[in-house]
Amino acid sequence: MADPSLNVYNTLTHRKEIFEPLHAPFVGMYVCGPTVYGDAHLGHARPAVTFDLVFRYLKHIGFRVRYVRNITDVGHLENDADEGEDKIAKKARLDKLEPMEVVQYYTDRYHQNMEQLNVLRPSIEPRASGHIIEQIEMIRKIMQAGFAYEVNGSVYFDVEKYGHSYEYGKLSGRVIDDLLINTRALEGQDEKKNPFDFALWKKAHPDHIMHWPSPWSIGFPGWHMECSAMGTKYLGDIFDIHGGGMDLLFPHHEAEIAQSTVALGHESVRYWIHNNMITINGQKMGKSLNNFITLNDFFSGSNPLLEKAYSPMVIRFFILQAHYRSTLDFSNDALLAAEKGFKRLMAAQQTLQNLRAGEVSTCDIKSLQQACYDAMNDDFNSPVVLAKLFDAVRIINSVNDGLEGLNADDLELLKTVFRVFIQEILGLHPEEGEESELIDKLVQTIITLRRQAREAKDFKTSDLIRDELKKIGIVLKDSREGTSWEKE
RNA sequence: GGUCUCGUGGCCGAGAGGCUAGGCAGAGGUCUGCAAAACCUCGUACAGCGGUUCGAGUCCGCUCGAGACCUCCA
Repeated sequence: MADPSLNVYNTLTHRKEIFEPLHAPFVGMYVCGPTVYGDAHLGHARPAVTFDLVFRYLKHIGFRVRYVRNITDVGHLENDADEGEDKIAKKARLDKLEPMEVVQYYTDRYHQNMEQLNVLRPSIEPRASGHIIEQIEMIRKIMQAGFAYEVNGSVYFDVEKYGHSYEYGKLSGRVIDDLLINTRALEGQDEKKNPFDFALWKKAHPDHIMHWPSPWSIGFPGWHMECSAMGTKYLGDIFDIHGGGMDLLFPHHEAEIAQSTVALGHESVRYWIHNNMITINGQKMGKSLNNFITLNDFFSGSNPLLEKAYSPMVIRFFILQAHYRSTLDFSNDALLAAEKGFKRLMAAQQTLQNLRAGEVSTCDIKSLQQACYDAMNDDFNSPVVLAKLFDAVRIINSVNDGLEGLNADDLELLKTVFRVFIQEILGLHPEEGEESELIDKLVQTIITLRRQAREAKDFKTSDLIRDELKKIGIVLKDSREGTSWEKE
C-alpha cells in the first residue's frame, strides 16, 4: 500500500505540504469548471485531466472524495473591468438562441469530450444560474459585514477596505498599493471606488436577457460569486482542496478568498492547487490569442495546425507526461512522440496478459511499485510514474523474449501495478478497437495461411500477404511465439 | 512598468548539491528468409558569466532569452 504521506503543493504557502484532510476519510474538492459558450480546447483538458488524476488517486489511497466542478453559465463577462456583455448572453444573441440553449449545447459537448478523455464525472456539477439565491445570500452577508457597496443597483466588493483588515493578494502575491499603481485605467468603471474592486452583483441592462430579482436590482451575479457560494454550499464552510488553472489565480481565486473571508469570517480553502498552462509555440493557448485547438479538432484532425488526428487517449497521455505545474508545449512532433509512446505502453500491457510465469524473478517488481507510489505521493508526479511504467515495459518485453524471468507472485504483482496505475490512476486504456471479433478471426485465418506459405518457403506469397495487409493498416509482427497483428 | 515563473541533449519532458529519469527521433548490434516488433549498446544535456562548496543542471549574484499574471481566459 501507499506511503501514507501524500505531499501536495499548496499555492497559498508556496510549498509542498503533507495532505491531511479536515475530516478524514472524507475529502472535499472544488475545481473551477468551464464557461460553456464554446467548444473545449486543449487548454481545458489540462485541469480536467489534472484534477481527474487527483480525484482518482485520492480515491485509490482510500479517501472518500466529494468532487464538485461547476458549470459557469452566467456572470462571466467578456470584457474587462466588469463591463461588457455576458459571454453566454452574447453567444445566444449572435446565434439567436435562448441562453440556456447555448449552455445546454456546450455543456453536452463538454461532457462528451470529458468522457472521451476518460475523465470521471464529478460528484456534483452545479450551475451558477441554479444558485442565484445562494449567491444573493452571500452578497448580503458581505454587505452586512461592511465590505461591499451598492451603486445604481450594482454591488461591488470594497477591496481597499478589505485590505485594512485582511491581506488581499496573499494567494497571487499581489500588493494592493501595486495594484493601485498598476491597474490599468479602463473605460466605464466610474461606479467603482477603485479599479480593482470587483462586481458581486450587476444590474442588468434593459436588453440583457439573463436576469434575476435581488434586493439591489434586477440583474445577475458577478463571476467570482458562484465558486464561493457553491463551494461552501456543497463542501462546507471550510473544505480541503480548491483547484483550477493558474490563470485564475488573480483575480478570480483572490476574490473568492476575500468573499469567503468576509461572508463566513474565515477562509474556506485549505489547499489551493493550480495547474499550469498548455502553450503553443511557447505562448499560452487561449481564446483571446485565438491560437487554441479544440478537442474535437484533435480527435478529427481537422485543423490546419495538425498533421493528423490524435485520439483522446493520446491527448490524455500527452498531458500526463508533463507535471501539472509545468507548462506543456504543444507541437505535432511532441504529439507524435506521445502517440508512439502510448502505443508502446498499451502493447506491453497486452503482452503482459499473455506472459507466462517462470521459476525465479530477475526483476524487482516490488520496488517498482513503490517507486510509482512515491512519485504519486510527491505532488502527483505522473511523468515519473510513466517513466517507471516504461521500465516495466522493458521488463515485460524482456520476459516475453526469454531474457528476464518473473515468478508467479511477481507476475501477478506486475499485472496489479499496471491495472492500478495505468487504468485506475492515470486513467489510460487501450483505444477502442473498431476491429470486431469477426475481423480478428479473419486476420487470424490469413495469418494461418501465411504461416503455411512460410513453412513451405513460399516467401513471395507470405510477403504479398503482409504487404497487402499493411496497405489497409494491419501490421503483422512475427516472434518466436507466433504472429500477432495490430492496427497502424 | 509592477509581481512572478522558467531556460535541460535533434524534439517533448522529469529530476535536483556527489547516485541511469523516461518517451520520440538518430547510430551500431542481436534475433529473423526478409521486414516490422522486441532486446542490447551509444551520444560527454543542463542559456552565459562570476561566486559558495571537497564537489553545482541542482545554492547565491549578475547578464541574456522566453513566458504568465496585472483585462475575459483552463
